[in-house]
Amino acid sequence: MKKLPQISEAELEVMKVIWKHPSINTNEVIEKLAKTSNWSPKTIQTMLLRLIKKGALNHYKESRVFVYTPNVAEIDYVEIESHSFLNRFYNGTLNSMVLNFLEQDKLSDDEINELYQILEERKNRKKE
Amino acid sequence: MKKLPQISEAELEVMKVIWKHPSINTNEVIEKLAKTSNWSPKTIQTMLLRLIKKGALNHYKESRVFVYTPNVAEIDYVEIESHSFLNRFYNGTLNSMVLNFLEQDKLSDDEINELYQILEERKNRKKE
DNA sequence: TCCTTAAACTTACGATTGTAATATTTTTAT
DNA sequence: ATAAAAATATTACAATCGTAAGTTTAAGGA
Repeated sequence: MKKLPQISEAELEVMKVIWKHPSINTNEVIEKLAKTSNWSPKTIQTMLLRLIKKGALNHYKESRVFVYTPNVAEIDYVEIESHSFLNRFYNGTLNSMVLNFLEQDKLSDDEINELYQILEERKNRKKE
Repeated sequence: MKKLPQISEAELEVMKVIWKHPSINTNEVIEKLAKTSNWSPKTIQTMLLRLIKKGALNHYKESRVFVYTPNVAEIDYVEIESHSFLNRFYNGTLNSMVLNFLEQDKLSDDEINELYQILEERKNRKKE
C-alpha cells in the first residue's frame, strides 16, 4: 500500500476543495475556501505550498497561474485515516464502532432502519 | 456537552492505560507502556505531566508516588473523537461510513453477516 | 518600454508534539 | 545523620501547524 503524506487538519480542508475540483487554480481555491473559512489568502497559499512539498499535490503553470491536482487519491486517504481511526478507538473494526454506537444509543431508529436496509440489499445482491 | 482537553496521539496511549487501570501510579504506567512502546520513562513522565496540565488527569500522592486517575471519561472522549472523525470524512454520519466501506468492499462476508445480525437483534429488542 | 499589479517565493513566530536529559527533592538504607 | 536511590520538577530542542506578512518576480497595460 502506498505511503501517504501526513496531511494536517487545515491542509485537509484545502485538499478537499482540490479533490472536488481537480485542476483548480490558486485563486479559485482561495475563493472556494473563503466561503467555508475565514483564512487569509496568504494562509491558503502557505498550505498549498506545504501540500506540494509533502507530495500531496501536483502543480503546473497554466499561462500565469498555478493549477493544482491531487497527487493522493481521496479514496486512499480516507481509507488510511479510517483504519487508523478504527485502530485507535475500536480495535480496528467497523463492527465494533457500530456496536458501540448502538449501545450508546447514538443512532436514531431511522438510522438503524436505514442501515438494516442497506445491509439487506447488500446481502441479496451478493446472493445472485 | 463538556469541553474536553486536546489529547495528542502519544498522550492518548498514556490515557488508555489509565482508563484501563484507574488509580495507577507512575511506575506502573511506565511498566505497562514498556510492553507496547519503546518510550523512555522520561518521555512517559513528560506526557503524564502534560495530561495533568491539560486537565485530562487527576493525580495525588500516595505515600511516596503519584497516582493518576482520569479526569475525562473514555466514553466521552471516544464519542467526541468519533463525531469529529465522521464529520471530517463521512458527512457526519456513521451510515455514510458503513455504506462507503460496503461500496469499497472493505468488509468481509462474515463481517457483513455479523453486522446484519447485530441490527436484527437490535430491531427485535426495540419492538418489545 | 516602463510601471503597476497580481502572483509566487521567502520569512516569521508562537503553540503543540515527540522525545527526552538534567537537576532537585524526597525517601530509604546504612 | 548521611549517602544512595528513587521520584519529581525543570529545561531542551527540532518538527509540524496555524496563521500570516513582507519581498521578489513576472505579466499586462499605458
